[in-house]
Amino acid sequence: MRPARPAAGVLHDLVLPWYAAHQRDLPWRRPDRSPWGVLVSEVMLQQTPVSRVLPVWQRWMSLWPTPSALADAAAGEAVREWGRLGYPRRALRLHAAAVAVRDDHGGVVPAEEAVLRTLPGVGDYTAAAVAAFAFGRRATVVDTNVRRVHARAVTGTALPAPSLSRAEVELATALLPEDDARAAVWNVAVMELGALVCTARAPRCGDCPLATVCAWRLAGSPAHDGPPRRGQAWQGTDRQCRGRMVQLLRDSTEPVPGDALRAVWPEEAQRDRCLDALVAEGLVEPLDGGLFRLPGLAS
DNA sequence: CATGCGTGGGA
DNA sequence: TTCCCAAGCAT
Repeated sequence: MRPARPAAGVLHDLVLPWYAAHQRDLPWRRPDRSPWGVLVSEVMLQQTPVSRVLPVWQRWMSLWPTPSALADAAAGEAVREWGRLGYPRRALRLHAAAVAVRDDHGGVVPAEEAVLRTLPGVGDYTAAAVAAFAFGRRATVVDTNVRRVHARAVTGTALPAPSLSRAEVELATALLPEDDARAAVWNVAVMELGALVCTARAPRCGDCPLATVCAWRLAGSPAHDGPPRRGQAWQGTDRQCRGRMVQLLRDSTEPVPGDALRAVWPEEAQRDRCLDALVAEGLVEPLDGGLFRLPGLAS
């Protein structure tokens, strides 16, 4: 027979003290950080590890301490300063979000989840995270870490399903403490537990505050039974081709001739398709004379 | 709802 | 070395 699910109060009493003792000192968690800093960190952290975000976030905060500061810069500067974080369209959307905050919200990052959700690059997760972490709101924050902790500790499975289900959101909402401030800490605490202890590959159950109540452990830590997770292909993909082109533009202070841009990829049809797509998405700007550059940069 | 979208470090 | 994957979003 399956072990009972641990009650919410039990989880709170175990996880909150653990977080108080083990939380990382991250700059976007410090008292002096702004809602803008939190928003920037959340977008940078989408699919990107903390260690790589840290230096870029610091640089962005010094260059553009407010949404209006970024909005007044060229979009291409945002892409350039994004460096090698990956998925550079996030930089473009963050710039667009800054413009929206400046033009539609008086330069102030909105606190309402529904309003945050209207900003480019801000989805359900990021809107909830900013509302909770920057403004102390009681929001249901469900990221991959939270999903994994809930899957193991509460549901008793090794890993969550590939896509977020309605049931998972309802579970996360049910586990949220009633009190606003406590709820905000709970959200970040569960994420931190997933990031540091309840990790995807080799969970450190020996260090886990939930080890004694974890449904997955009590069931004998059964292996993942669903379909094997498909890794993303890389060699020969459009993503690899696009990555090379954007890198070339990022590393050049001058506009780049189309011939030089096309030289980064041998296959003609794919190379042209990728360049066209980059231009269509606004990540690359075509100039007269067959030159290209990052969008909006003075040259 | 499944896919495409970058990158680099650790197991 | 190869594989996996890290605080998702938009279409």
